[in-house]
Amino acid sequence: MNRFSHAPNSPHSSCCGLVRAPDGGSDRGAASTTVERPDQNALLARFPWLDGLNPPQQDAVLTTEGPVLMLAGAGTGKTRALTTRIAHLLLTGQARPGQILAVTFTNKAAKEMRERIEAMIGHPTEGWWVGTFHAICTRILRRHASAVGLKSNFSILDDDDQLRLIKQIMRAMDLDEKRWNARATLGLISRWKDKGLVPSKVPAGEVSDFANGRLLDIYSTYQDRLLTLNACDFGDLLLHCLTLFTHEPDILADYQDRFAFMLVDEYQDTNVAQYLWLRLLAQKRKNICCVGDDDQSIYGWRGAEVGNILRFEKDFPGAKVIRLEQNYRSTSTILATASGLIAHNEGRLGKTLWTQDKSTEKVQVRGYWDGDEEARQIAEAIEQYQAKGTSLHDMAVLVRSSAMMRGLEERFVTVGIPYRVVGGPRFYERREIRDALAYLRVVAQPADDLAFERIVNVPKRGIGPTTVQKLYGIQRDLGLPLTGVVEQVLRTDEIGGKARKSLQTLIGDFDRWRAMVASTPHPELTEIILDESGYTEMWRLARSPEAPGRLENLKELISAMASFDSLAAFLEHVSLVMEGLEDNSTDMVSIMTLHGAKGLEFDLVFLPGWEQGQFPNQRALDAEGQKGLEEERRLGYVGITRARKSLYISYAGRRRIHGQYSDALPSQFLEELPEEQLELVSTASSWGSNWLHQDSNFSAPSTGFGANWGSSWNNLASARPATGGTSDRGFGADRGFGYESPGWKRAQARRNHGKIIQGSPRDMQPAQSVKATRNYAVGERVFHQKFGYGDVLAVDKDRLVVNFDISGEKKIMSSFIVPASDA
DNA sequence: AATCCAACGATTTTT
DNA sequence: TCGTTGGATT
Repeated sequence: MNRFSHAPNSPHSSCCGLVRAPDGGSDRGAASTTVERPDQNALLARFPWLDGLNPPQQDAVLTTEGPVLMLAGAGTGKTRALTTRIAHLLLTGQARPGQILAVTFTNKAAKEMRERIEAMIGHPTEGWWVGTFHAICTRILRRHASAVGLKSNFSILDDDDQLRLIKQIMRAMDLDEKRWNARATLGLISRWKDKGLVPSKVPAGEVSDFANGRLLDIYSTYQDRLLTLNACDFGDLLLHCLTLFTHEPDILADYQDRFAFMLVDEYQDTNVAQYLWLRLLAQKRKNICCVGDDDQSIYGWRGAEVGNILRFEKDFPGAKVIRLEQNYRSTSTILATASGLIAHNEGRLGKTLWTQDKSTEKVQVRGYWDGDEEARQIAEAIEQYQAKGTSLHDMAVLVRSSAMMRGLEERFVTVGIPYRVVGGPRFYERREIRDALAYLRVVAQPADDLAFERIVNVPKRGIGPTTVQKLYGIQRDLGLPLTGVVEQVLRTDEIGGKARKSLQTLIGDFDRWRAMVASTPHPELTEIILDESGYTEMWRLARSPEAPGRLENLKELISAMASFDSLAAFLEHVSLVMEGLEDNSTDMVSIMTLHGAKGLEFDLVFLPGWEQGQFPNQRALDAEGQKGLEEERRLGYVGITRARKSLYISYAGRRRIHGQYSDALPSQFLEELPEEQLELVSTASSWGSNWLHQDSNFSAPSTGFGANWGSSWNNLASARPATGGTSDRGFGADRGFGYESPGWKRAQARRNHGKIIQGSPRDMQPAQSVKATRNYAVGERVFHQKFGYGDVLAVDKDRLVVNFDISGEKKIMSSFIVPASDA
């Protein structure tokens, strides 16, 4: 039996595989298009911006009237089509800028779209309706806030605030916090919001026994609280907009007329609320162009409805469906591998991706003894590709879950490969930033109790939970925001002692700061607030190793504010654009989740961790069954199609997940890949030699294994060498075997890449297995788990200054390092 | 009110 | 393995 023989022989496998260019060797330019479009030259003369677009792309640009669904496979130039379409509308005079609504999901996509339009028309796009769903909804809501019970300066809550609010509500309802997880509660409420369901519209059938059947209670209390706080969560931005549109037909009509042409990116990721929003707005003119790829729908768990894209033609009768199928990104091998995998999904709209590339480089599939070995070999391959001239910037390691990043990071640090964790802890999510923002929020919006509560005792002012509880108690009677409650309370003697005094000072401070808003530039004001509140001082006195970094971040925050017109504008930016500033100054490998990789592309991509349970993820399967499996498969499809030239997929038979080793079988997805595109290599046979140039093929008939991957794995496992395999623990274990990169090479790699191995707060973990600290001497060679090797520059009791080879000078507690000889 | 420790739970996370 | 959290302790 062929090991691939049990792959479903669905109709898709014939229609969705890789097909060669129908027009032979012709370029995407004139040759092929003149055949189908005799008037091509005339067309280009009239609309020169169509030059270089293939026929379907041109179609997508020229079909400006009526609903259009652009099915754009990975790497088929959809953004180009989309932006050209906008330019076309403007340049032909069919639309004025204010009449075009272009929605994306990410700020990044919105930014890219803006930049490309600007480049095409040579005009800034300021004030245009180009942005994320949330940004556009915010803009609309600020104008009509009172219609939904908000004031136009409403706050937008982050995840943290939402969770604290939910916890408060659940506590007030006496629900067992252990039994009913607040995060899960928030998740369920968010799903309702995703579906466009306000509390009064939640169908009876949706009420489960979750939270003793009181989920809906929590939801409506939560919504009431948000209104009192004059705040929205992300879901509300859409939800309130929907309410506005349905309750105020005049306002809706106004926007319907205004948005004569609508464009939607990543349509497969829209949730029901977004769908309803779009449908309301498009109802009148029906000039809506949705772009998407059902095969790249990977956010179902967040409420995205693939159904929206599958149903488009029903929702918009007479819709024209345009397929972009020529891929300009990947090699034919990579494309065929991706097509082979995704063909196992059912209910697809179906696309036949093709490319003119005729590469011979196969997709490399590797089986490893364990995750450590996998990380080692990936690091080694990266070094080899780098030596051959690929820049780190063009490489990425894409994992299913962040838990799998650690091993890779550790390895990269040890060998000195600069890397960047994309989508890690974000700038605005750092504690000190959130604290600072909370101060600003209270200044900007006095009703923002969540912000107030966050900083009322930060720095410590002697206003503990007891006092805060008391305030909440009084609030129930007064129905005022907390700041108002405090003002009232200070007139009585309900709260005394230190707390009273502190509250008095704090309230006075806030009054003073608020009075300064109009007259003081907001960066300066922020500095004053952080100073006078004692916040800066708190970190200056803190002895934790990360304190200096936090002060740095605060400085960065203040300097980032300068580019905004007002405090309000800055706060809005922060809540809607949570991303920090990307540092592109250093050449680094990207490590990220598969989800985070959507929309990106790299020459060289590694996809580790293809093990059953990891990927497809067991929880996804448990929760969603077949549907979950298909979404996981799409995730694999997304991962594979990120690669331009080279792709390495690997699995490990043993992996440490949460400190615990567990055994795993290769992912079922591996069996689903088209065998002829792959080169399978087992570790065992390549031991001690250069794995990159090995071509031993585990499934080769001559080996006698090959019935299926399961048995391949069994053989691999039993064929492991007696030495080595199990002894690779921790750093430096590579010296004896396997890893043979000479020391000088590593040192050179460090020098070349200068400073940055980008770190996150979790960098600062004490070295494992060395709990006891010892004294160090100046000049001593030491090792830090994240920063690698370095020399001690100065010693002050247990605080050291170390000059690290890779990341330069750092102040560090001695408990975080070990002597180099022990590493 | 602050601090210390054991127990627990841990996909994915555009906005 | 590691961060968070709640209870106990000072």
